[in-house]
Amino acid sequence: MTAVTRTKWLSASEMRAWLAYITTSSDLQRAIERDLEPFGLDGGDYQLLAMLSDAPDRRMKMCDLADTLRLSRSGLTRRMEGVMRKKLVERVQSESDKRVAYAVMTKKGMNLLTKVAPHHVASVREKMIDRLSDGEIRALATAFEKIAAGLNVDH
Amino acid sequence: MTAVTRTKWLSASEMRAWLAYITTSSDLQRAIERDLEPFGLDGGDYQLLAMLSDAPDRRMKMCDLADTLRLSRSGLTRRMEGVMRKKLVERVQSESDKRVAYAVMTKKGMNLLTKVAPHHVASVREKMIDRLSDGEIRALATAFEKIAAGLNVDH
DNA sequence: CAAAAATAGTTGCGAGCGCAACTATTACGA
DNA sequence: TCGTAATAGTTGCGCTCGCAACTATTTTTG
Repeated sequence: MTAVTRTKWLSASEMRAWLAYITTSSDLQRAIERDLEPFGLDGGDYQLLAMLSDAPDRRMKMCDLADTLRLSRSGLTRRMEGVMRKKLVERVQSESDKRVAYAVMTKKGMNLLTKVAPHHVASVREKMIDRLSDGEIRALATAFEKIAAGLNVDH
Repeated sequence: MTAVTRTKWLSASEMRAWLAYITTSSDLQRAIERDLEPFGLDGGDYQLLAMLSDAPDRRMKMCDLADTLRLSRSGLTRRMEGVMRKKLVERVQSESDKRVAYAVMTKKGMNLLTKVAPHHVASVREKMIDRLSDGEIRALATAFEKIAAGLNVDH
């Protein structure tokens, strides 16, 4: 962005896309999170469990987990309190580097995720994916990949 | 969603779209809000001012404002405290219906929005719009309009 | 190798927001 | 018309989360 910003307003088409995106994305997120509530999980818990389930040995360094979840270190500490209280995840101190701790998904956590995931996928389909054409899905993927590339979320 | 959910997983293409969307949208929102901070506004303040600036007489009933901003009543009450402290918005009691209060943008609020809006638009362009082709922008608009139609955000 | 810097994680604090409960006012139904 | 229901808004409370400050460990560097 230049020092003196020469304003180039959004065209009608651009405005339509921006407004549709900005208003709908928050509604969509709420709707999908609401479908998780019956299982005693919120969106943050689910994301955490999903990340761990994909990781080798179902464990991740707190540090890396915070980055992928877009949480601050302290934010992850607090969220871990919640899932640990529910016995879905354990905290394990590293032997090699005594600074680091691992978040490790428990059997109970894995069982819960296995139970919830199909409902979550169904929810994502119902609210979003199944409403879009193949072309729209491809366009969405490339569009957000381009946007992500431009954001260079540091490191 | 049926009672017994028959899981139909996401295809590779669908998963790509979903992941790109879900990870990027949160980064995008943060990036755009960060560009507002130098002006002493956060995303919520900007949205509030933008809605008021579009309304007749730059005023809206608290109630309607809360709905369009996707805030609870109490959430709006608290957010109003902030923008009122900054003298950007005033709270005006209605004469005809003594239950309702209007949020009215002040001259100062209007001046600030006029100053900030070009930077915000530039930010939205830089982070999102200008990175997309015309086709992608059209696809995004129709895609999110379809999604919104399926969410029927009650009221 | 000692001192400085980087890294991992936790804690205190404050901001934002939703829910439930409450007050005040208006609309409605018998 | 009176009583009930609906509507508008605020307040108390709790949750999530980021920032700044802090501790505890490496890692780097002169």
